[in-house]
Amino acid sequence: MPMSRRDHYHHGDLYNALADAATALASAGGPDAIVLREVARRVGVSATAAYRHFASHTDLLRVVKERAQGMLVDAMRVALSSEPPVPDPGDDAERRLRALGRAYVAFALEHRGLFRACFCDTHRLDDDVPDLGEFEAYRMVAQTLDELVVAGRLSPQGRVCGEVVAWASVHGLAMLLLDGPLRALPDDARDIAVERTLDVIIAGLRTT
Amino acid sequence: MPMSRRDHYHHGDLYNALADAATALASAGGPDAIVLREVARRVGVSATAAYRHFASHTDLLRVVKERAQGMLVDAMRVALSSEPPVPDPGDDAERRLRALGRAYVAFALEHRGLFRACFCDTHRLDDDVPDLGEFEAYRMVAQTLDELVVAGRLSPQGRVCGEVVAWASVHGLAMLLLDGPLRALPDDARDIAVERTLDVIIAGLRTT
DNA sequence: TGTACATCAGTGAACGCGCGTTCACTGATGTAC
DNA sequence: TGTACATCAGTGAACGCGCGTTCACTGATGTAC
Repeated sequence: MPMSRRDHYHHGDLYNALADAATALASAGGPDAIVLREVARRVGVSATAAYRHFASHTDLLRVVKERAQGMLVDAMRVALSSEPPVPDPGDDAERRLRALGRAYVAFALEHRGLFRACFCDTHRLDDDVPDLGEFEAYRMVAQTLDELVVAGRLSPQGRVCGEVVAWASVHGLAMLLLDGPLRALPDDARDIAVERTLDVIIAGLRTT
Repeated sequence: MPMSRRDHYHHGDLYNALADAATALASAGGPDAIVLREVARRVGVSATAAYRHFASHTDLLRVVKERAQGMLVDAMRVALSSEPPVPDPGDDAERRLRALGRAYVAFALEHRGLFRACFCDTHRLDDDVPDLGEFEAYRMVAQTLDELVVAGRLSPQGRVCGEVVAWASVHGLAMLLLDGPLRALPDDARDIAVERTLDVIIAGLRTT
């Protein structure tokens, strides 16, 4: 239903209304579905109004990307605490590493558009060097690996590049399942592939 | 230089000329850079002429995708035979598995646009279910894993989903390095990450 | 060997499309006195 | 408390852009007789 004129003149929180609408579009159709004019249309505002709050289309995209990354991290956090902890610190760290990996792939499959948005290209200027520290997902994995070392489950040399290896595995799995050649894999095979990947990574890190 | 009219009337091999130009565009700018009108322009032919040889833009894209996949496979094949074989069959299978993984990531980094084209979306019709058998890269990995089993390096249960796990790892690594958050990783750290990934995967498959 | 003619591979103009962005503007809001 | 006025947050028309695709066409080619 169209809003009355009164309702959207001095909207109050147009910034968030636009960001929400853009996020909804991305959720449904991926980052390419974020069309500035359509976002404005959905909020019931002229396209021009968006320029009061976002410098450009790319700027809006960046905001959605950050939100999407936040949601991925939230999903991972929830996964961490949705299973009961295990007494042994080593077992628990391992349990959490697996939970993180599972949550990552699950998020990708359940929120395809948002997952793609997490990794969409927003660096129009090449000075936009990614800061890994801002990738909270990365930090969560790193921390869990550190705990595995502390618990004696992982040797310091086994720890080397652990974040990258672990991340790459689940990320690749997600990509192949999402859009790639594995997209037709039946659900059960998919689950097996995820568990198997986690098994292999953990065992591999431990024995090298 | 513009061709004379004579040269391109009844061109002779316009199909391949267009496919070549489209591949060049993809090579430089990824699959999104394949613009039908630009392809025709480059060949010196009207845009309409392309419709004699390709049903649509998507059709052209599909052809480029297949070519790109072929080039990836070629690069992997070259990698297989560019190192001397090792006497022990187990050692040799392992050596080849590593060569495949390295070549995969190297191709992604050296031919960014073509690598992206390998995985671009061409299934306008949803009946386009990917046939893994057609992914020659997948078959090559599968075969090498089989040889590891034959050589006694890998137990049958360790073999389960091996292709998927191995593929996902190098694919994810390639994606993260290419466009993703690891794109700023220095060259040497990159090489270490690749070797470490291969180490972990092989050790992990072997011990599970 | 010459010729009539079907077929084939091109042409160029035009279509509709929807985008991101800019412009000059106007009506609402908040603040200083 | 009332009022003048600067500022702020919107509007709507317009711009240029380049795309994929369709249309009716024409000139070159090859073939049957």
